[in-house]
Amino acid sequence: MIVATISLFLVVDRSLSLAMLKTTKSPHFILDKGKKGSLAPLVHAEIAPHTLILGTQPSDNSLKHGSYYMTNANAFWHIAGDALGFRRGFHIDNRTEAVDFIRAHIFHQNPIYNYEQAVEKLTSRGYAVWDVLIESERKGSLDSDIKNAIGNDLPSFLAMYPTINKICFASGASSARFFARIHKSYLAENAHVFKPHPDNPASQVLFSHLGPKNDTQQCIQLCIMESVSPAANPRQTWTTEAQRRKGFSDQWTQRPAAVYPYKRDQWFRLCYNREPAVMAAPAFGSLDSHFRTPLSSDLFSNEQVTPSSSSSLTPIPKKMNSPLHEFPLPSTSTTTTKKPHDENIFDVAPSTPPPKKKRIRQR
DNA sequence: GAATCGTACACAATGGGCTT
DNA sequence: AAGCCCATTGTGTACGATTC
Repeated sequence: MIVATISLFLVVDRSLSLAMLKTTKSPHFILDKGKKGSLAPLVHAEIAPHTLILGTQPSDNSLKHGSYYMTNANAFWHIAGDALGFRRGFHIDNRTEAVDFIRAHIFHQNPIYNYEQAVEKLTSRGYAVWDVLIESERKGSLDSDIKNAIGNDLPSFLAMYPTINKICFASGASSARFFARIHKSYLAENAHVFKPHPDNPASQVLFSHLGPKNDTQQCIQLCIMESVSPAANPRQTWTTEAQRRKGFSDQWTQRPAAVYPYKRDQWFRLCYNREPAVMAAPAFGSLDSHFRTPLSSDLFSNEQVTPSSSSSLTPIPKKMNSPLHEFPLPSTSTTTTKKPHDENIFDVAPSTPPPKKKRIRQR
């Protein structure tokens, strides 16, 4: 069955219509013996993709609805909408709006897109969507519960679309590790074709063995993204108390980031950086609502932050508006002002390394 | 014996349902 | 309204199994 599916995919050429490519169920959707499948890739019929966004494998919610990233609290379509100028208008379980912790930060009120419109918009801007795995045995939706994983034929996909110059792993290091493990020999044979993104420390660690033969060679950049999963909560977004318990004492303990703006910032910088709406968006850190703990002095400010974007922005509650302020860097740092979406000043190591825990294993 | 790989488990933050 | 509990999933660490 797997061989048959891969063969079927290999004969697909670029004339394949979007309607066919966005078909909700691949032949692997329904599998027996507890196996779970995957969805067909999303690629525009006429627009050559420049970026491939790779998840690990669709969650149970996504498989159930035959659509990518369908969990309501998953940030993928909200971030895509903020970057490309639309609002996610499709949800599951009778929900009609985005969950609270995302809704407060969404940029665009209109237009509201259904799933098909969102796919059309995303792929027409040159973004392709697929997963690393075509099949696995998985209890629930946890990547860590995946067993007997079988990979999609990504080498053939990349050969079919040579315009792809960037791969973004949407599920964090999890999907990237599956990619590295499953395609280990392929990556070894084509090490000079790929390189870690220069502004992506996680990728530089995992893919340190990859790189071009010389400076002029064009490579496919590999980016390990902040996972769009609602369960992924980077340390920078933990509560101040939780961070201090772990031994951190840097700027993130003083002003923990709100989850959605923090993730969106990285996606804007690494994945959607060439989009006009992204370049016009207020930089991360410029709005007090980007942080979990507002400065008390900011709560009473009447000054407004006026984004330069002409798009219809979601009004921010008065309480959350604040003047542009300098990010509170640690006292040992030199004074730095964040420029919109340039270098990542947020990847700062904790001034006090967290103590190594010695855990007693319980079986 | 050392290195690598695979697996198991604890922990993290948040939404949402249910109960009080 | 507040509190409790469960489900959601990625990450880090420990440890056994396998390979070199």
